[in-house]
Amino acid sequence: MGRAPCCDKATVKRGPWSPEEDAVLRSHIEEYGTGGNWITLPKKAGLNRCGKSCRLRWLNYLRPDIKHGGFTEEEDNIICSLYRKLGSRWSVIASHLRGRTDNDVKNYWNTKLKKKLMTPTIITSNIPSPTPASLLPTVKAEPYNNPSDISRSVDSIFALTQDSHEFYSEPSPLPRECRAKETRQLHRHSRAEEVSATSSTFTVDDGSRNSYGNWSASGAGPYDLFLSELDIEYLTDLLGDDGCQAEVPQGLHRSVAYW
DNA sequence: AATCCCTACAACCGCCCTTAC
DNA sequence: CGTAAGGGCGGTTGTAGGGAT
Repeated sequence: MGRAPCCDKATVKRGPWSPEEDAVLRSHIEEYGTGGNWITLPKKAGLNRCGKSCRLRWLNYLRPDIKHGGFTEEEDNIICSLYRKLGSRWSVIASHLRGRTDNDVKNYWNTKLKKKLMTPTIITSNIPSPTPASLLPTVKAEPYNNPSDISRSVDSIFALTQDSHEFYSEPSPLPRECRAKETRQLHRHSRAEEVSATSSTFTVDDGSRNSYGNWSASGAGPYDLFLSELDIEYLTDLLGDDGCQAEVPQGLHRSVAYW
């Protein structure tokens, strides 16, 4: 047995809301509140609308504290960051943005951000570091010896980003400390597949417990690495919040390390 | 000027979760 | 404890408006 519909779809009005309907709904809620029951609200307010439609109209459009359009770069970054961690949990993402609704964030993602981030970009310069150089861990570099090592190293980066996609597709229920451990284990796994490319990697050494290989650039010239911005974001997130940038070691044109 | 195409976003649909009884 | 109803949410659709042809 299916559930009873919340309203009679044949008789209630559907489609775009008129300014008059908006005014009726707004004034009713401002005067009486929602009454804790959206299903009965339209009848009380004198609207020939489904209760769910009223709820959506109020929450996504009529609420006084709503912002529409004009997403800032900071908001873009927050959305991207949370999407990587949480996936399409728009209501949670929207809760981190003052005045934004889940519908707004979802629409913005689907129409603009997704396309923007999926557009491949050519990386020809160092990735900006959010961490001051003085706070970066020590980086020791090992020059690569064989050009073929580069492609293998690049492959390993793609493998890493691929892993991280899967890793974040299911948000971890564990607290952050435990997730960091999970991440390290995942990275260690990926690192094992990268062993054959050791000569094209360098070591990131934070002076205590952690050492990681990463990728490097060609000694013969800049190596244009095709990655979407999203992949870079994933990689950054996978390897840690304190993304740090290594100095370009001798014999290497560019190298970036994250921890 | 007319038509087509694309983009943005409002609104709906349907499912799942929560809660009251 | 089971069931029904309401709320919440993500996915999808419809459509208006603007730009391109």
